[in-house]
Amino acid sequence: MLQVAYIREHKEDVIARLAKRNIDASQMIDDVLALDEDRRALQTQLDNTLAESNSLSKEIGNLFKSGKAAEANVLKEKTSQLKEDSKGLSEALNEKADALNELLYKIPNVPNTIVPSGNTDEDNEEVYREGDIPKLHSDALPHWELAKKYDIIDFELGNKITGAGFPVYKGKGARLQRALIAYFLDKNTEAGYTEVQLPHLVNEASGFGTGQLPDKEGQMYHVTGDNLYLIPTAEVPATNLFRNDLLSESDLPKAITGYTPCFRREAGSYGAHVRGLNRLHQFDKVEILRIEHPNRSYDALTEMVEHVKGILKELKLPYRILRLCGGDLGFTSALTYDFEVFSTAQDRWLEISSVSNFENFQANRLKLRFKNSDGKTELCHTLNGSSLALPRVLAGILENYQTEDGIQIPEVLIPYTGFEKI
RNA sequence: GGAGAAAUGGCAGAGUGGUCGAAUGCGGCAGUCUUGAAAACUGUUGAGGGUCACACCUCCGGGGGUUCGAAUCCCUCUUUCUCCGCCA
Repeated sequence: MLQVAYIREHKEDVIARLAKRNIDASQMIDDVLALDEDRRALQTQLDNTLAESNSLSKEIGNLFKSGKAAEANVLKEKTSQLKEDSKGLSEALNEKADALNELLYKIPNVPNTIVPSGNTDEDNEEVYREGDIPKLHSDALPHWELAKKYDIIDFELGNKITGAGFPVYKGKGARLQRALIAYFLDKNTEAGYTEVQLPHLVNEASGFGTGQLPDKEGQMYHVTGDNLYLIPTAEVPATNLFRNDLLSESDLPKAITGYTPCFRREAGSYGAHVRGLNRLHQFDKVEILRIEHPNRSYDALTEMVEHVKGILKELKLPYRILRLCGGDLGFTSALTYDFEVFSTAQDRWLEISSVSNFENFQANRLKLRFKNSDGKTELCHTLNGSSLALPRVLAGILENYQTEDGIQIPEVLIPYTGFEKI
């Protein structure tokens, strides 16, 4: 969430930049500032009341010690009024503070100045393109047909044991999936990311920390018996690793990578867009995450983008990079680059990675801070990205690497798969 | 799952109703000494709110309660440890 102090000092700029998301935030911002003013006024009143009551208590203690019980009892009566006052004040204060927080939770991050304005994915700005789109033979198939033909992914079996959106990978399909995970993790650790294995269920506090709660509750699977949530992305447990941390400047940057399955309830649309691997309730993803000094976070974003580019280049998949427009930008992000692989057989682009700088938006809610060189406490910047999301990479490989007599395995993956062709 | 014990500052660890935001040690930072370093010595060193700055307020695992007053007493939740049971 945004910092109130920042809103106070940059009110017009905040409103102007939020307009890129096609929202008029002026009313919300005014409300925030009004609530904050009320909150501070109540805080001052409460503090004064408590201060008075504290000093009376001290006096009472001293009177009792010197045997002046009668005088002490007189003072005691005085404190009861103060007690009632402070009770009322603190209730009023909590109410204001809750209202303020609730409102702040609803305001998305302020987009970076280079974010293009716009409404839909049509308005995203293509900033880079690389790789040749292969010319496939005339009866080339989409990946869901290939999956059936070579018996490597079984969607029906998944329906039987769980439901739609939970595929079963089989034989060389399962092995290819495992190869990709290992390959991605190796690339990430080579680039300096520390590998972690994370829990796949998180508690409520973690859901709040990264902003899935309270608003996007319906997007996660909820284990009601224990009040835990299945993670929608490794971002949730990985970022919460640092919740409530106060780092020293020399601890920065932190760079971690982890593989997890991801669970998402969202229903999605229909037809080809959700066909096969395009949209699933459970899928695998390798994530990269950084905690950075505010001065360095945009350099870090560039490094992350370059890193993902390197992987796609090695896999020899045709891809493009989009700078997301305000309307398409995630709630917590200040700047996001999406990577899309071209699926030749489907004749469309498939999103396979999303790399974002959240600046201090997540860190504020997480209370993730560091001591700067002046000894002052400052919020860190957080960034994360997929490196990479498995299903669509798999779809892209199956479709783009198909030949009349089987599916070729990209060269860099052969050491991981142990076979060259499906 | 059952029985018991515990949770205090970056770490270790004292503190059982007012003099406690909290002894002491380690660590960190600054200084003295030194060609430099180490050692030794001196000083300093939690977070949040609030203020122009002070004052002041809150925080001793989380939440609630008793009391004029709570790190300290009570309730509750969570976590950790020990023992028993079960188990990949």
